[in-house]
Amino acid sequence: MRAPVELPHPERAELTLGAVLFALSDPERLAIAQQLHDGPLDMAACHLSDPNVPKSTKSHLMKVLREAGVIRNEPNGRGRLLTLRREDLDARFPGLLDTILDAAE
Amino acid sequence: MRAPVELPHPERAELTLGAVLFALSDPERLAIAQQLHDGPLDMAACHLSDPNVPKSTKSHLMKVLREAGVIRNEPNGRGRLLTLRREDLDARFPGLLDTILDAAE
DNA sequence: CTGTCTGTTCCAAAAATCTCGAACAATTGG
DNA sequence: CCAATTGTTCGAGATTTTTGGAACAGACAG
Repeated sequence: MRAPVELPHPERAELTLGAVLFALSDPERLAIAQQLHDGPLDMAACHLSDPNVPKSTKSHLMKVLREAGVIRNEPNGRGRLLTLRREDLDARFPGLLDTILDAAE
Repeated sequence: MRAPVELPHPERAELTLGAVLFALSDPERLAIAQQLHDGPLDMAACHLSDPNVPKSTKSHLMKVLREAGVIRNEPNGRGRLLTLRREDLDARFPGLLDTILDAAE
């Protein structure tokens, strides 16, 4: 009973600015958010700058983003589908996501 | 030769998004930025949520903001004048500061 | 010059975060 | 059912960040 298929996600109202800023303050995590900007992605298709970081590390990066409410991480076949929580973020912190992603180019 | 009057500040071109987001991801530091939004403030006039944190801790919070390029910290009489680096931040990361401060209300 | 006030630096301890191997769970294919 | 694939969780060690006391330095008043 260790790897639940459904992972916990904070609700829109629970999102905090601090957690979002912290999650995106890491270059690797910011790059993940950038990749998801164009649409959902399978985790396997979401690449890190360093291709040989262990999967446990990659999973942890996703966990920080998920717990901050930046991304949604849902089961998808034998893998996982990652989605940017654009609508929730826009509703809670208007313009923030776009501004950050723009600043990151 | 321990407490130089002039502290080092990163130049505009050296500002990084990650450092700025990290600096502002802390509630206490974000609150400091908010106070400076209305104009420069003497350090003594810049209050923390907890009024009895040691001055060394307060100084460290300022250091993180200064090294990220969020604030300028200049000698002013026997104290220090804190200024939000609004123009530099706007030039480097258009809209970012306003969006974050708005999101923080 | 002396004492006071303000705030930085140094240092070490505490706390949080990151990293990654190993074990585990769920899905899919044969 | 069995094996391969994908990705999460756990645990321990490494690294970073935070915290606060003590020492220090500049500015100012008397």
